[in-house]
Amino acid sequence: MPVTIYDVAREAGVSMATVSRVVNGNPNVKPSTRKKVLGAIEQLGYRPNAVARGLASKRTTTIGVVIPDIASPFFAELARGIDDIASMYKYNIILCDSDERIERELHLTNTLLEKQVDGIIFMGREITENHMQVFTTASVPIVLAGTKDPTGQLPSVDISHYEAGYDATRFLLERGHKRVAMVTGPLVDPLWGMRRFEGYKKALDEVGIMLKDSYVYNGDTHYESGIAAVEQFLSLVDQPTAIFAASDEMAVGVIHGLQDRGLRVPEDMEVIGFDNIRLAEMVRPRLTTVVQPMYDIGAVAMRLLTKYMNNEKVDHHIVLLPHRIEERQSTRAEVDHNDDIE
Amino acid sequence: MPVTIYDVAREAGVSMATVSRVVNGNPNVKPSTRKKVLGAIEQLGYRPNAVARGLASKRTTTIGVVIPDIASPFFAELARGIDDIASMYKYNIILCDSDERIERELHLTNTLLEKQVDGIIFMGREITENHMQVFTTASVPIVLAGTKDPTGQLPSVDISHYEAGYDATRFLLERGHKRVAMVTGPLVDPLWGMRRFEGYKKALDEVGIMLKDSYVYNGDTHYESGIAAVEQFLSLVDQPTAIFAASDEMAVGVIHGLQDRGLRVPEDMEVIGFDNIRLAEMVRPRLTTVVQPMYDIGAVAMRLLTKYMNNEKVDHHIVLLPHRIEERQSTRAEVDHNDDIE
DNA sequence: CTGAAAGCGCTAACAG
DNA sequence: CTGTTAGCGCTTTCAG
Repeated sequence: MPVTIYDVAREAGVSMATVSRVVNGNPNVKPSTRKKVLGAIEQLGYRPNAVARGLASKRTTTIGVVIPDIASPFFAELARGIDDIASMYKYNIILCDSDERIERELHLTNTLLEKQVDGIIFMGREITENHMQVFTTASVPIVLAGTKDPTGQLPSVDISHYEAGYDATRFLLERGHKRVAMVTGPLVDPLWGMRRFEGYKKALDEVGIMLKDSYVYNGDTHYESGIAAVEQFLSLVDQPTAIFAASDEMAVGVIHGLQDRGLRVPEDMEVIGFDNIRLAEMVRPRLTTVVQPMYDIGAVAMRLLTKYMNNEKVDHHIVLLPHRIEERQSTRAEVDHNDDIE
Repeated sequence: MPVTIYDVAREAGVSMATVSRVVNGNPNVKPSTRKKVLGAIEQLGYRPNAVARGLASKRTTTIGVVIPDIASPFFAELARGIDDIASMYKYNIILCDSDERIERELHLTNTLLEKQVDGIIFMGREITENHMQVFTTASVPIVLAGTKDPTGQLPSVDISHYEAGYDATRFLLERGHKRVAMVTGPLVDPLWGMRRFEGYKKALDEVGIMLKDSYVYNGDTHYESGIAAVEQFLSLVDQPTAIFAASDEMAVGVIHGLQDRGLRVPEDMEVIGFDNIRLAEMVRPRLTTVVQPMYDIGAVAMRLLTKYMNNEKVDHHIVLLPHRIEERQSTRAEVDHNDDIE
């Protein structure tokens, strides 16, 4: 039989209310009795029951996290950001893999709510009406991380996929390329797929280049897609001279696909990726890529959640973190056109 | 105010006990009243409070997982195995990053115990006396995954690091190499570091090759270590002709370090890694490596934990999963010496 | 500064 | 098949 607060009270010769006070660091306890209680706790090996506390206080100091796949480097890094900030604020995390299946996402969210989590961080590709419906029945705050809801009602932390897609394409265009191909993510995915692709189109459009369907390969974000994309691009008469892949894994697949066919990167083909997972530095040539602050997205989302949980005022419920391009060796060093003469 | 079981009871015109029964799928309820209750639940939008249930039933259907770093591909894969089996058995997971800091590991374990988890899966590099002490105060089962305690008392699921280290070295030796170097993990780590290294020594010893200190580089499991190791090995007069790295990341670092110096793999140097994380296939040449069944270690550990939680009989509390070598292109295809003539 | 007492929402005997 | 009745272990007024 585990020792309870009542046992400690008896041992220390005080009431359970007093024990509760010292356990919770309430200052209204005379030092001498505090010491007595602490002694009893130590002696009995008392360990507070957080479930009972949760029931009585209606706070569990636990938050729920719904994640597509913890084995994905991208999401794992996000999760790390969440966990670090959570532990800083003394929260624990219930982690649930959704496999990106909507009905599972909804089910998990409900389970989390049943477990009385104090808040939820939700990661997923797409936010549907069904999601909104479940989310609104929640009595605790929910923030989206690495995604955003179409209606803009929910708090969220993400980057601008559109801008990022635009910038990556623009980066290639500014190097003089006229034939820029793209390996997209699944287009059913509104942000990672569609928005990045729209950014690509915008950039092309802006310089008056017509979108060519054969320059677009619809990938699934994984390595093999990159290799497959190369197959398609190299079969064309007017092969592209630069490729923008919507994920680093695909970009590395592209590089290897190219190298397997005897082409050199960046000499024969320039390649830019997206995300900046660690893999980007573990390939030759090292990958130039759009840096997404994955860890920060998680960390900021968690921080935002704490604000909601503490009823603090928040200025912007939708936060877009900055992205940038990290130039490495899969693209050529740009010639500096603006040498000032000294 | 959230709706409680009591509200449902009133709405349905039954007692809360009956509501509890239908919620918990107890068969002893007349279909007609079950329907009534279900209707009330639906109408009121009732959502059972798992915390209250946990307090009353002394089971939380939640388990705790202590992990060194969820952003590590190796542990993330393990975590995935755990989560999949856990969700199959209707358990949720409280995930805690320990950063491999012992005092944090102990603290987290205690927190998990306070939260009344039904069991714990512990991942870490080393199990000390302090660990054992905390573990024994737990009234719920604890199983180790990807590690093993020195005394062999705790249930655990892992591979034989010694055998694996031996096999990898032997693999190289059998290809005729006399100068085989090793990039180890931290030797303070008894399993990943020391045991694999001991396997290496054993294999050398067996064929009468003297261990050379300069052929051993003490890495930290990460990519950069591999590159640094190459520096050391290539500075020697009698350079090694094959390298065994105790992690895939280091092995890929080795490959790139070699390539950066103009050497070819496997022509000039053969390389074998350890783990078989996805990266092993995303490098050129693809990495030959010791396959560790990461997902399975997690899955089996979780399965084992369910047995303990249900008081089922378990035959072996220490399970060693098989490892094997996956030959890819970082080692030469072996000549077949045993061609039978037909 | 400390104690008494009333729940938190649910499960689990125990009756009936 | 269904209702009654105790708690589960702790927090939280409210008195004193």
